[in-house]
Amino acid sequence: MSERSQSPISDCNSRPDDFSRPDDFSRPMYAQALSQEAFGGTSLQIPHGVLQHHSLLFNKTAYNGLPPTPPTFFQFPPVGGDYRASDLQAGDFCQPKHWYPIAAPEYTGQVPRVAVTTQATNLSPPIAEAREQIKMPNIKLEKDVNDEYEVKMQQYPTSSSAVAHGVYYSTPWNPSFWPGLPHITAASSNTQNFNSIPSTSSSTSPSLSPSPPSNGLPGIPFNGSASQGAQAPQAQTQSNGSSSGGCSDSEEEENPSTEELEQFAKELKHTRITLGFTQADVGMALGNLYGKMFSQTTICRFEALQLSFKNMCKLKPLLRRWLNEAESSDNPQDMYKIERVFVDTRKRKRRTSLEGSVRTALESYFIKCPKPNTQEITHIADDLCLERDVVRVWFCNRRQKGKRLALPFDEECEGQYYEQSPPPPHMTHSPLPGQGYHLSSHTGAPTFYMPPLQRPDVFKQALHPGLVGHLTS
DNA sequence: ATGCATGAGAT
DNA sequence: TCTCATGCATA
Repeated sequence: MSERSQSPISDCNSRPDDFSRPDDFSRPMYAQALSQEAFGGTSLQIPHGVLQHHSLLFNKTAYNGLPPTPPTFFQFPPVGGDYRASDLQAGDFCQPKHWYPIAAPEYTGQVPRVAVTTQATNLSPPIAEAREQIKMPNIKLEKDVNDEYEVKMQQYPTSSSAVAHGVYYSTPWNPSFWPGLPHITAASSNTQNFNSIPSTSSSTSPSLSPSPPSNGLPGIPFNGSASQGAQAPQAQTQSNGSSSGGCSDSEEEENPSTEELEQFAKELKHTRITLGFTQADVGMALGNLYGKMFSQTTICRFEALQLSFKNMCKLKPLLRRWLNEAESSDNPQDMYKIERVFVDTRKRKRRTSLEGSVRTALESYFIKCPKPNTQEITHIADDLCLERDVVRVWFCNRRQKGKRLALPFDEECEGQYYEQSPPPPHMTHSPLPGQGYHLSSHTGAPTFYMPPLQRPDVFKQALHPGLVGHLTS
């Protein structure tokens, strides 16, 4: 909201939305950190070993459990601080790091933001075979042949070159697969973004063709902007339950429990692996089957329960359908007969690689203030010699990550979680509570949702790699 | 598997 | 300007 003041120092500590703010910890510390030379003008070595993992941020007890932090803890050396001195990127950090939308000299010859999803590599056996048969196109990226941020690719001979804002369905939909599909009836509930999938269409209906835009899926945006914003509004919820074609029902509930999600995620992963599909395959299959493709990242996160509960609920029906299909189909690889080539010509900023000590520094700032305002961000950016936007994005992602990992199932509880929920006993030593999914079976305390991921194996994956050993050893 | 980035929609 | 869903790029 706009409750933030503009004071770079006091503000942060008084913001009600500072979900991770430990009342008795961050305020003084942050104020201190901020007040001292505006984010540090004195020397200090970021105590790598001292900083606990950021996951601790969501653990109030952990906060309190932090040893009295030296006043200089969050200060950063103006020059020569260890993280800079030892950082090869140090110089880089202190230089303006702008990115150039179009063929900027600095980027000439560098990897353009071109996403050609062909899955040509990393193909699982069955898919690989299938693709073998359909002849993969030769796709060339700009970076291979040009210095410009342009994309040149050889399309399928048959392609209609339906490029809609980055999305390109290279081949016509192969309807042969549909007959085998269970009825995609009333899309399961939570397919908010897919409610337009002709739930009533028969599986053989041409309209089902998930082929490119304007092909029977009016509501499905084919523009590659994967951003959900472009997708159909969340007007789903209409049909739930039973409808998910061929699937069992309870699983398609509008609001599957965390247990169900977890179970499903496991099932998905297991089956996927058993059938020899990669996460990327699944993501692509969804596109082929239902008109909305997902990346390996998303599938991965789904399996790892690293998406928001809401998002999990949204994706589950689709994945359920894929799963059912993959399991029942005689030729599951048919699902991959369609190649979707995604070409995004938008320019993407070169990914910043923050050096470890810088991340540590950011973490420390985050502990103090998860939501720095503009001025604070500027201070931090200046202090760390980072672009403001990099810092801003980092905080955005950090908060998002925090929610992913610690938040309960939905927004209703986040405030409670961050600001009021006392951590359960076990949290005092467990930085991350996993994805924070609500486990109906033991949600005695509505303000804190311990995920069903307390098992070491699952729990570990939610932890920062560097902490796993520490916590499990 | 995950860090950084994008963009739509909300605030 | 934030949140959220999502994905490219990379470790």
